[in-house]
Amino acid sequence: MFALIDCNNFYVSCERVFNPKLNNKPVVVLSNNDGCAISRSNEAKALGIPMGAPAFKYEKVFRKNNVEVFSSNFPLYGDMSSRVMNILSKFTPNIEVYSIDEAFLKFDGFENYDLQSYCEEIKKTVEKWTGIPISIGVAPTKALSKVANRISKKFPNQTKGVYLINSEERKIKALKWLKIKDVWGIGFKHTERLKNIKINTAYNFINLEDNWVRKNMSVLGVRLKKELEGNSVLDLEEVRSPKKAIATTRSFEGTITDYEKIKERISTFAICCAEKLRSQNSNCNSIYVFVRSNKFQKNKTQYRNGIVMTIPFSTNSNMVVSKYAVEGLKKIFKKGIDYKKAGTIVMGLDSSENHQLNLFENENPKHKYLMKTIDYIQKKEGQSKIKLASQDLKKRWKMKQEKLSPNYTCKVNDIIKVK
DNA sequence: TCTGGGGTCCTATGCCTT
DNA sequence: TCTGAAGGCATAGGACCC
Repeated sequence: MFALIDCNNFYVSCERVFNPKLNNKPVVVLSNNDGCAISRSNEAKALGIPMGAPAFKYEKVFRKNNVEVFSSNFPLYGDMSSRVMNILSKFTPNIEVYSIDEAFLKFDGFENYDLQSYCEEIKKTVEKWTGIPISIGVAPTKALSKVANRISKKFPNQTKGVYLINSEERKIKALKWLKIKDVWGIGFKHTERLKNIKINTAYNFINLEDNWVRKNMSVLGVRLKKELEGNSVLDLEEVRSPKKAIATTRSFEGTITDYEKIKERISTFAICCAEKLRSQNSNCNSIYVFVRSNKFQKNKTQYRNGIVMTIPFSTNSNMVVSKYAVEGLKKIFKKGIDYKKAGTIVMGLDSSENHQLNLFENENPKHKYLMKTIDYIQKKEGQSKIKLASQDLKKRWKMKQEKLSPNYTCKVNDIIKVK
Protein backbone atom coordinates (compact mmCIF):
# COMPACT_ATOMS: atom_id res chain seq x y z
CA MET A 1 0.00 0.00 0.00
CA PHE A 2 1.07 3.58 -0.72
CA ALA A 3 0.34 6.62 1.36
CA LEU A 4 0.42 10.17 0.10
CA ILE A 5 1.12 12.70 2.83
CA ASP A 6 0.31 16.27 1.94
CA CYS A 7 0.79 19.32 4.14
CA ASN A 8 -2.39 21.39 4.24
CA ASN A 9 -2.00 24.87 2.69
CA PHE A 10 1.69 24.40 3.37
CA TYR A 11 3.16 27.91 3.06
CA VAL A 12 0.28 29.45 4.98
CA SER A 13 0.64 26.78 7.66
CA CYS A 14 4.36 27.59 7.98
CA GLU A 15 3.55 31.25 8.57
CA ARG A 16 0.96 30.26 11.16
CA VAL A 17 3.35 28.11 13.15
CA PHE A 18 5.33 31.19 14.13
CA ASN A 19 2.43 33.62 14.23
CA PRO A 20 -0.61 32.01 15.85
CA LYS A 21 -2.61 35.20 15.48
CA LEU A 22 -3.08 34.10 11.90
CA ASN A 23 -5.18 31.10 12.95
CA ASN A 24 -8.79 31.23 11.78
CA LYS A 25 -8.02 34.27 9.62
CA PRO A 26 -7.81 34.49 5.84
CA VAL A 27 -4.13 34.28 4.88
CA VAL A 28 -2.41 34.14 1.48
CA VAL A 29 1.21 33.70 0.45
CA LEU A 30 2.33 35.32 -2.81
CA SER A 31 4.70 34.00 -5.47
CA ASN A 32 8.14 35.42 -6.15
CA ASN A 33 7.89 39.07 -7.12
CA ASP A 34 4.65 39.23 -5.12
CA GLY A 35 2.91 38.35 -8.37
CA CYS A 36 0.08 35.99 -7.51
CA ALA A 37 -1.39 33.87 -4.70
CA ILE A 38 0.24 30.44 -4.42
CA SER A 39 -0.98 29.32 -1.02
CA ARG A 40 -4.30 30.16 0.64
CA SER A 41 -5.81 29.34 3.99
CA ASN A 42 -9.26 27.74 3.99
CA GLU A 43 -10.71 31.09 5.02
CA ALA A 44 -9.06 32.76 2.02
CA LYS A 45 -10.38 30.02 -0.29
CA ALA A 46 -13.86 30.63 1.13
CA LEU A 47 -13.58 34.27 0.07
CA GLY A 48 -13.28 33.05 -3.52
CA ILE A 49 -9.58 33.82 -3.97
CA PRO A 50 -8.46 31.28 -6.56
CA MET A 51 -5.06 29.63 -6.89
CA GLY A 52 -2.81 31.92 -8.92
CA ALA A 53 -4.94 35.01 -8.30
CA PRO A 54 -2.93 38.07 -9.47
CA ALA A 55 -2.21 40.13 -6.36
CA PHE A 56 -2.90 43.48 -7.97
CA LYS A 57 -6.37 42.37 -9.07
CA TYR A 58 -7.31 41.14 -5.62
CA GLU A 59 -5.95 44.03 -3.58
CA LYS A 60 -9.47 45.28 -2.81
CA VAL A 61 -10.63 41.85 -1.73
CA PHE A 62 -7.60 41.54 0.51
CA ARG A 63 -8.20 44.89 2.16
CA LYS A 64 -11.94 44.54 2.54
CA ASN A 65 -11.66 41.16 4.27
CA ASN A 66 -8.50 41.86 6.29
CA VAL A 67 -6.63 39.14 4.48
CA GLU A 68 -3.10 38.69 5.86
CA VAL A 69 -0.75 38.74 2.88
CA PHE A 70 2.84 37.41 2.85
CA SER A 71 5.69 37.30 0.35
CA SER A 72 7.05 33.80 -0.04
CA ASN A 73 9.82 32.88 2.38
CA PHE A 74 11.37 29.80 0.82
CA PRO A 75 14.24 29.33 3.28
CA LEU A 76 11.66 28.99 6.05
CA TYR A 77 9.39 26.65 4.08
CA GLY A 78 12.32 24.48 3.02
CA ASP A 79 13.45 24.11 6.59
CA MET A 80 9.97 23.25 7.86
CA SER A 81 9.62 20.77 5.01
CA SER A 82 12.75 18.85 5.99
CA ARG A 83 11.51 18.67 9.58
CA VAL A 84 8.24 17.12 8.42
CA MET A 85 10.01 14.67 6.10
CA ASN A 86 12.34 13.66 8.89
CA ILE A 87 9.44 12.72 11.12
CA LEU A 88 7.71 10.79 8.34
CA SER A 89 10.82 8.71 7.71
CA LYS A 90 10.60 7.40 11.25
CA PHE A 91 7.37 5.58 10.37
CA THR A 92 8.62 3.59 7.37
CA PRO A 93 12.00 3.09 5.72
CA ASN A 94 10.44 3.58 2.29
CA ILE A 95 9.79 7.23 1.58
CA GLU A 96 9.87 9.38 -1.52
CA VAL A 97 9.99 13.13 -0.96
CA TYR A 98 7.86 14.17 -3.89
CA SER A 99 7.83 17.93 -3.44
CA ILE A 100 8.33 20.54 -0.76
CA ASP A 101 5.01 19.63 0.86
CA GLU A 102 4.32 16.05 -0.26
CA ALA A 103 5.78 12.61 0.31
CA PHE A 104 4.84 9.09 -0.73
CA LEU A 105 5.31 6.34 1.83
CA LYS A 106 5.22 2.65 1.03
CA PHE A 107 3.93 0.19 3.56
CA ASP A 108 5.59 -3.08 2.69
CA GLY A 109 5.28 -5.81 5.29
CA PHE A 110 2.64 -3.89 7.21
CA GLU A 111 -0.03 -6.56 6.66
CA ASN A 112 -0.69 -6.90 10.36
CA TYR A 113 -0.97 -3.19 10.95
CA ASP A 114 -4.19 -1.29 11.22
CA LEU A 115 -3.20 1.34 8.66
CA GLN A 116 -6.04 3.65 9.61
CA SER A 117 -4.83 4.07 13.18
CA TYR A 118 -1.17 3.98 12.14
CA CYS A 119 -1.76 6.93 9.82
CA GLU A 120 -3.72 8.75 12.49
CA GLU A 121 -0.64 8.35 14.64
CA ILE A 122 1.59 9.77 11.89
CA LYS A 123 -0.69 12.75 11.50
CA LYS A 124 -0.81 13.41 15.23
CA THR A 125 2.98 13.20 15.56
CA VAL A 126 3.73 15.57 12.68
CA GLU A 127 1.24 18.12 13.94
CA LYS A 128 2.50 17.92 17.50
CA TRP A 129 6.18 18.16 16.64
CA THR A 130 6.03 20.78 13.88
CA GLY A 131 2.63 22.47 14.08
CA ILE A 132 1.97 21.66 10.41
CA PRO A 133 -1.41 20.02 9.68
CA ILE A 134 -1.32 17.19 7.16
CA SER A 135 -3.71 14.95 5.23
CA ILE A 136 -3.10 11.31 4.39
CA GLY A 137 -4.50 9.14 1.60
CA VAL A 138 -3.77 5.42 1.44
CA ALA A 139 -4.38 3.10 -1.53
CA PRO A 140 -2.84 0.24 -3.53
CA THR A 141 -1.27 2.60 -6.12
CA LYS A 142 0.31 6.05 -6.11
CA ALA A 143 -2.38 7.59 -8.29
CA LEU A 144 -5.15 6.18 -6.09
CA SER A 145 -3.39 7.42 -2.96
CA LYS A 146 -3.55 10.88 -4.51
CA VAL A 147 -7.29 10.40 -4.90
CA ALA A 148 -7.63 9.17 -1.31
CA ASN A 149 -5.66 12.16 -0.11
CA ARG A 150 -8.03 14.48 -1.92
CA ILE A 151 -10.99 12.87 -0.19
CA SER A 152 -9.35 13.16 3.22
CA LYS A 153 -8.84 16.85 2.63
CA LYS A 154 -12.24 17.53 1.17
CA PHE A 155 -14.13 15.85 4.00
CA PRO A 156 -12.09 16.57 7.13
CA ASN A 157 -15.03 16.07 9.49
CA GLN A 158 -15.84 12.56 8.30
CA THR A 159 -12.28 11.39 7.60
CA LYS A 160 -10.31 13.19 10.32
CA GLY A 161 -7.68 13.78 7.65
CA VAL A 162 -6.97 10.11 6.89
CA TYR A 163 -8.71 8.12 4.15
CA LEU A 164 -8.05 4.60 2.89
CA ILE A 165 -9.10 3.21 -0.46
CA ASN A 166 -8.94 -0.43 0.58
CA SER A 167 -11.88 -2.02 -1.19
CA GLU A 168 -13.35 -2.22 -4.68
CA GLU A 169 -16.44 -0.30 -3.54
CA ARG A 170 -14.42 2.56 -2.10
CA LYS A 171 -12.35 2.74 -5.28
CA ILE A 172 -15.40 2.94 -7.57
CA LYS A 173 -17.09 5.46 -5.33
CA ALA A 174 -13.97 7.64 -5.25
CA LEU A 175 -13.43 7.51 -9.02
CA LYS A 176 -17.06 8.40 -9.71
CA TRP A 177 -16.74 11.35 -7.37
CA LEU A 178 -13.45 12.69 -8.78
CA LYS A 179 -13.78 15.23 -11.59
CA ILE A 180 -11.53 14.59 -14.55
CA LYS A 181 -9.76 17.92 -14.18
CA ASP A 182 -8.68 16.96 -10.66
CA VAL A 183 -6.98 13.72 -11.66
CA TRP A 184 -3.22 13.74 -11.04
CA GLY A 185 -1.53 13.97 -14.44
CA ILE A 186 -4.48 15.40 -16.33
CA GLY A 187 -4.00 19.09 -16.99
CA PHE A 188 -5.90 21.76 -18.82
CA LYS A 189 -5.39 20.45 -22.36
CA HIS A 190 -6.35 16.86 -21.65
CA THR A 191 -9.37 17.98 -19.64
CA GLU A 192 -10.66 19.86 -22.69
CA ARG A 193 -10.02 16.92 -24.98
CA LEU A 194 -11.70 14.46 -22.61
CA LYS A 195 -14.70 16.66 -21.95
CA ASN A 196 -15.28 16.86 -25.68
CA ILE A 197 -15.94 13.14 -25.70
CA LYS A 198 -18.05 13.29 -22.54
CA ILE A 199 -15.43 12.03 -20.13
CA ASN A 200 -16.17 13.97 -16.98
CA THR A 201 -14.98 11.79 -14.10
CA ALA A 202 -12.05 9.53 -13.30
CA TYR A 203 -14.47 6.61 -13.55
CA ASN A 204 -15.38 7.57 -17.14
CA PHE A 205 -11.67 7.75 -17.87
CA ILE A 206 -10.81 4.21 -16.77
CA ASN A 207 -13.59 2.92 -19.01
CA LEU A 208 -11.96 4.37 -22.12
CA GLU A 209 -10.20 2.06 -24.54
CA ASP A 210 -6.46 1.70 -24.07
CA ASN A 211 -5.90 2.46 -27.76
CA TRP A 212 -7.60 5.82 -27.53
CA VAL A 213 -5.65 6.73 -24.42
CA ARG A 214 -2.35 5.67 -25.98
CA LYS A 215 -3.01 7.64 -29.13
CA ASN A 216 -4.20 10.83 -27.47
CA MET A 217 -2.33 10.90 -24.18
CA SER A 218 0.86 8.93 -24.81
CA VAL A 219 2.24 6.22 -22.56
CA LEU A 220 1.74 8.51 -19.58
CA GLY A 221 -2.02 8.30 -20.05
CA VAL A 222 -1.93 4.52 -20.24
CA ARG A 223 0.18 4.34 -17.10
CA LEU A 224 -2.23 6.62 -15.29
CA LYS A 225 -5.21 4.54 -16.35
CA LYS A 226 -3.63 1.36 -14.98
CA GLU A 227 -2.84 3.10 -11.71
CA LEU A 228 -6.42 4.31 -11.33
CA GLU A 229 -7.70 0.81 -12.08
CA GLY A 230 -5.64 -0.40 -9.15
CA ASN A 231 -2.63 -1.95 -10.91
CA SER A 232 0.51 -0.43 -9.49
CA VAL A 233 2.98 0.59 -12.20
CA LEU A 234 4.64 3.56 -10.50
CA ASP A 235 7.03 2.63 -7.76
CA LEU A 236 8.62 4.76 -5.09
CA GLU A 237 11.60 6.81 -6.26
CA GLU A 238 13.61 6.83 -3.09
CA VAL A 239 16.92 8.08 -4.42
CA ARG A 240 16.71 11.50 -5.90
CA SER A 241 18.15 11.34 -9.40
CA PRO A 242 20.64 14.14 -10.04
CA LYS A 243 19.29 17.28 -11.64
CA LYS A 244 19.35 17.51 -15.40
CA ALA A 245 19.04 21.26 -15.68
CA ILE A 246 19.26 24.33 -13.48
CA ALA A 247 17.24 27.41 -14.32
CA THR A 248 17.26 31.06 -13.32
CA THR A 249 14.39 33.00 -14.83
CA ARG A 250 12.60 36.18 -13.82
CA SER A 251 9.80 38.46 -14.83
CA PHE A 252 10.73 42.14 -14.81
CA GLU A 253 8.90 44.71 -12.74
CA GLY A 254 8.00 46.69 -15.82
CA THR A 255 9.16 45.94 -19.34
CA ILE A 256 12.61 46.38 -20.87
CA THR A 257 13.40 47.27 -24.47
CA ASP A 258 17.04 48.28 -24.17
CA TYR A 259 19.59 45.67 -25.26
CA GLU A 260 22.22 46.68 -22.71
CA LYS A 261 19.76 46.30 -19.86
CA ILE A 262 18.62 42.85 -20.97
CA LYS A 263 22.24 41.86 -21.44
CA GLU A 264 22.99 42.84 -17.87
CA ARG A 265 20.09 40.67 -16.61
CA ILE A 266 21.06 37.70 -18.76
CA SER A 267 24.64 37.93 -17.55
CA THR A 268 23.47 37.93 -13.95
CA PHE A 269 21.07 35.00 -14.53
CA ALA A 270 23.90 33.00 -16.08
CA ILE A 271 26.18 33.74 -13.15
CA CYS A 272 23.44 32.70 -10.77
CA CYS A 273 23.22 29.36 -12.64
CA ALA A 274 27.00 28.96 -12.42
CA GLU A 275 26.87 29.56 -8.67
CA LYS A 276 24.15 26.94 -8.30
CA LEU A 277 26.32 24.55 -10.33
CA ARG A 278 29.30 25.08 -8.06
CA SER A 279 27.24 24.68 -4.92
CA GLN A 280 26.25 21.18 -6.04
CA ASN A 281 29.64 20.38 -7.52
CA SER A 282 28.65 20.12 -11.16
CA ASN A 283 29.47 21.53 -14.55
CA CYS A 284 27.39 22.19 -17.62
CA ASN A 285 28.19 21.95 -21.31
CA SER A 286 25.39 24.07 -22.75
CA ILE A 287 23.18 26.97 -21.82
CA TYR A 288 19.69 27.90 -23.03
CA VAL A 289 18.84 31.59 -23.19
CA PHE A 290 15.33 32.92 -23.71
CA VAL A 291 13.48 36.22 -23.80
CA ARG A 292 9.77 36.95 -24.16
CA SER A 293 7.32 39.83 -24.27
CA ASN A 294 4.30 40.18 -21.98
CA LYS A 295 1.77 37.54 -23.01
CA PHE A 296 -0.99 39.37 -21.15
CA GLN A 297 -0.64 42.53 -23.23
CA LYS A 298 -2.41 41.23 -26.28
CA ASN A 299 -2.39 44.60 -28.08
CA LYS A 300 1.42 44.76 -28.18
CA THR A 301 3.77 42.96 -30.55
CA GLN A 302 4.40 39.48 -29.15
CA TYR A 303 7.79 37.89 -29.44
CA ARG A 304 9.42 34.92 -27.79
CA ASN A 305 12.60 33.19 -28.69
CA GLY A 306 15.28 31.01 -27.19
CA ILE A 307 18.51 29.36 -28.21
CA VAL A 308 20.76 26.59 -26.95
CA MET A 309 24.44 27.57 -26.87
CA THR A 310 26.84 24.65 -26.81
CA ILE A 311 29.98 25.15 -24.76
CA PRO A 312 32.92 23.08 -26.11
CA PHE A 313 33.94 21.95 -22.63
CA SER A 314 32.39 21.39 -19.20
CA THR A 315 32.38 24.44 -16.99
CA ASN A 316 30.92 26.20 -13.99
CA SER A 317 32.90 29.40 -14.41
CA ASN A 318 30.98 32.66 -14.12
CA MET A 319 32.92 34.17 -17.00
CA VAL A 320 32.44 31.31 -19.44
CA VAL A 321 28.77 30.71 -18.73
CA SER A 322 28.03 34.42 -18.86
CA LYS A 323 29.94 34.84 -22.13
CA TYR A 324 28.00 32.12 -23.94
CA ALA A 325 24.72 33.38 -22.54
CA VAL A 326 25.35 36.88 -23.87
CA GLU A 327 26.38 35.46 -27.26
CA GLY A 328 23.08 33.60 -27.32
CA LEU A 329 21.18 36.74 -26.45
CA LYS A 330 22.82 38.57 -29.38
CA LYS A 331 21.33 35.98 -31.72
CA ILE A 332 17.77 36.16 -30.45
CA PHE A 333 17.42 39.80 -29.39
CA LYS A 334 15.02 41.79 -31.55
CA LYS A 335 14.73 45.55 -31.43
CA GLY A 336 11.51 47.33 -30.54
CA ILE A 337 10.05 44.65 -28.28
CA ASP A 338 8.85 45.29 -24.74
CA TYR A 339 10.44 42.37 -22.94
CA LYS A 340 8.78 41.11 -19.79
CA LYS A 341 10.64 37.96 -18.92
CA ALA A 342 14.00 36.33 -19.57
CA GLY A 343 16.10 33.52 -18.23
CA THR A 344 18.96 31.11 -18.60
CA ILE A 345 18.97 27.35 -18.10
CA VAL A 346 22.20 25.37 -17.88
CA MET A 347 22.04 21.84 -19.29
CA GLY A 348 24.21 18.80 -19.85
CA LEU A 349 25.24 18.59 -16.22
CA ASP A 350 27.98 16.37 -14.86
CA SER A 351 29.82 16.28 -11.57
CA SER A 352 33.01 18.29 -11.08
CA GLU A 353 35.12 15.26 -10.25
CA ASN A 354 34.54 13.16 -13.31
CA HIS A 355 34.16 15.71 -16.06
CA GLN A 356 35.83 14.98 -19.33
CA LEU A 357 38.62 17.10 -20.71
CA ASN A 358 38.20 18.21 -24.28
CA LEU A 359 40.96 17.39 -26.72
CA PHE A 360 41.17 20.84 -28.28
CA GLU A 361 39.44 23.39 -26.15
CA ASN A 362 39.41 23.63 -22.40
CA GLU A 363 38.65 26.12 -19.75
CA ASN A 364 41.39 28.37 -18.50
CA PRO A 365 42.55 26.47 -15.38
CA LYS A 366 42.84 29.73 -13.49
CA HIS A 367 39.04 30.04 -13.52
CA LYS A 368 38.70 27.19 -11.06
CA TYR A 369 40.73 28.97 -8.41
CA LEU A 370 39.15 32.32 -9.16
CA MET A 371 35.67 30.84 -8.69
CA LYS A 372 36.69 29.29 -5.40
CA THR A 373 37.90 32.67 -4.22
CA ILE A 374 34.75 34.40 -5.40
CA ASP A 375 32.54 31.87 -3.63
CA TYR A 376 34.58 32.32 -0.47
CA ILE A 377 34.26 36.09 -0.50
CA GLN A 378 30.55 35.96 -1.33
CA LYS A 379 30.00 33.64 1.58
CA LYS A 380 31.93 35.87 3.94
CA GLU A 381 30.82 39.28 2.76
CA GLY A 382 27.38 38.54 1.40
CA GLN A 383 26.10 37.99 -2.12
CA SER A 384 26.64 40.47 -4.98
CA LYS A 385 29.89 41.89 -3.67
CA ILE A 386 31.70 40.75 -6.78
CA LYS A 387 30.45 41.38 -10.28
CA LEU A 388 31.58 40.90 -13.83
CA ALA A 389 32.00 43.94 -16.04
CA SER A 390 28.91 42.86 -17.98
CA GLN A 391 26.79 43.31 -14.88
CA ASP A 392 25.58 46.72 -13.78
CA LEU A 393 27.76 47.87 -10.92
CA LYS A 394 25.50 50.55 -9.53
CA LYS A 395 22.04 49.30 -10.09
CA ARG A 396 20.70 46.65 -7.74
CA TRP A 397 17.48 45.20 -8.98
CA LYS A 398 15.91 42.60 -6.83
CA MET A 399 12.75 40.68 -6.30
CA LYS A 400 9.73 42.44 -4.96
CA GLN A 401 9.20 41.03 -1.48
CA GLU A 402 7.29 43.63 0.43
CA LYS A 403 5.61 41.38 2.96
CA LEU A 404 8.33 38.98 3.94
CA SER A 405 8.07 37.23 7.30
CA PRO A 406 11.20 36.67 9.41
CA ASN A 407 13.35 33.59 8.84
CA TYR A 408 12.32 32.13 12.18
CA THR A 409 14.27 28.90 11.85
CA CYS A 410 17.25 29.81 9.67
CA LYS A 411 18.58 33.20 10.80
CA VAL A 412 19.85 33.79 14.31
CA ASN A 413 18.44 37.30 14.49
CA ASP A 414 14.98 36.09 13.52
CA ILE A 415 14.59 33.40 16.14
CA ILE A 416 11.52 33.97 18.25
CA LYS A 417 12.28 35.30 21.70
CA VAL A 418 10.26 34.00 24.63
CA LYS A 419 9.71 36.69 27.21
C1' DT B 1 1.84 50.47 -13.43
C1' DC B 2 1.01 45.39 -11.36
C1' DT B 3 -0.36 37.91 -13.83
C1' DG B 4 5.88 33.11 -10.30
C1' DG B 5 9.77 30.05 -10.74
C1' DG B 6 11.90 25.66 -11.26
C1' DG B 7 11.59 21.35 -12.75
C1' DT B 8 10.34 16.55 -15.48
C1' DC B 9 9.08 13.47 -19.22
C1' DC B 10 7.41 12.38 -23.87
C1' DT B 11 6.98 12.90 -28.93
C1' DA B 12 7.84 14.47 -33.55
C1' DT B 13 11.26 15.69 -36.66
C1' DG B 14 15.47 15.87 -39.10
C1' DC B 15 20.09 14.42 -39.74
C1' DC B 16 23.64 11.00 -39.76
C1' DT B 17 25.38 6.32 -39.88
C1' DT B 18 25.21 1.48 -40.74
C1' DT C 1 27.79 4.04 -56.25
C1' DC C 2 22.93 4.07 -55.34
C1' DT C 3 18.90 2.93 -52.54
C1' DG C 4 15.93 1.91 -48.70
C1' DA C 5 15.35 0.46 -43.95
C1' DA C 6 16.44 1.10 -39.30
C1' DG C 7 18.63 2.90 -35.21
C1' DG C 8 21.05 6.71 -32.59
C1' DC C 9 21.17 11.34 -31.43
C1' DA C 10 20.08 16.28 -30.93
C1' DT C 11 16.53 19.63 -30.87
C1' DA C 12 12.13 21.94 -30.30
C1' DG C 13 7.84 22.00 -28.40
C1' DG C 14 3.95 20.27 -25.69
C1' DA C 15 2.05 18.89 -21.42
C1' DC C 16 2.32 18.22 -16.80
C1' DC C 17 3.79 18.78 -11.80
C1' DC C 18 4.31 21.58 -7.26
